[in-house]
Amino acid sequence: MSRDKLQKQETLDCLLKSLHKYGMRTVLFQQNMAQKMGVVHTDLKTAEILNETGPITAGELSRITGLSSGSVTALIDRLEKTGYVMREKDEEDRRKVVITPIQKRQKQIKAHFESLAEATKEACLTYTEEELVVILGFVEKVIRIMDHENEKLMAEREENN
Amino acid sequence: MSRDKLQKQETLDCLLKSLHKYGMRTVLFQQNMAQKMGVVHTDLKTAEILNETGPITAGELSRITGLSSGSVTALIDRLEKTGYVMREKDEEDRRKVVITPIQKRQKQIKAHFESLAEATKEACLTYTEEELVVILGFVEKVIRIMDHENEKLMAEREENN
DNA sequence: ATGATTATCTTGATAATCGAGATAAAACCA
DNA sequence: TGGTTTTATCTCGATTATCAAGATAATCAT
Repeated sequence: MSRDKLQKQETLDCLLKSLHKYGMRTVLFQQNMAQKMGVVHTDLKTAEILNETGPITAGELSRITGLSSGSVTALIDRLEKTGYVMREKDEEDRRKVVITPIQKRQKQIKAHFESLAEATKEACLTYTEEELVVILGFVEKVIRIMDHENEKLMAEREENN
Repeated sequence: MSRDKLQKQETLDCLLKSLHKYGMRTVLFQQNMAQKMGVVHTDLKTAEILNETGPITAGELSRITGLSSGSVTALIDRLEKTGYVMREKDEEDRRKVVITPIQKRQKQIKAHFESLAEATKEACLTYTEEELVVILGFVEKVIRIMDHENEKLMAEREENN
């Protein structure tokens, strides 16, 4: 391999390791944040999912979180009691229960992430717009990869049932 | 604000949102992976922590994971029984218990992340070395930010005890 | 030395999760 | 249409991760 290629290879290895480290910190952060908010890890995770997906059914939530249907029922009970979500019967298919996130609470959650967001924004200021575009493109790429990997894992899980 | 600045601002907002989305997927991935490996979320998280820190005491583990000392005892019991770690008395301070990860198991864990690592590596090939360096620098920067935020959250937690 | 502190473990209680069965709505189909 | 099957959620009893408080044992400080 040429010297340049070797160099690139090394950068790449380093990047993979760093992404892994970043992932671990993200998991810890989420755990810490849930604790600070006085909810279980699962509940914050669910609120975050709903924040991105918008209203979804209990079944979809079960698939995404990997929880049993019984656990999802309990989970929704908790979130409903604490005002994070609303249960609604799906008018199209009345077996289904649609879980709708409640805006007010979503904003409260977002507020908890403000410090992290600010610090990150601050760090971005040192970059040129071109660099930011490269970084953004990369993040979007790894998001798609993650989606694919998660999809695979969810499918595997369903096979074993 | 100038037109260029506006553009940059927009990219930045987009990046922040994407990072948040990436974070959620990371949490889900870790959860899915733990399930696939047949361990609880906490156990995989702990193994990952140990993989990065190397041997640490039960107390440090308690601080990092946010678990009570009792839970950490149970956690280590589980990990020891399944061969992920070893308990050793610290020779310097014999109250302490040092938790040492077991290499063989760590490799098995790493193997589970192989698919993700490969896909990510693949995605990186489209970038020049210069771009990779920029991305790597960014990831390292957000790692430091995460460390700082986590440190803050852990400190807060300790105050309330 | 002795009292205070620190690190981990033990124990009983709580609550999140599971798994299997119940219920009810929708889809299928003869 | 009526009856069977499938699907979506819920219920309930059992399991287990977690907590909180107290026990134990080693270290530190005076």
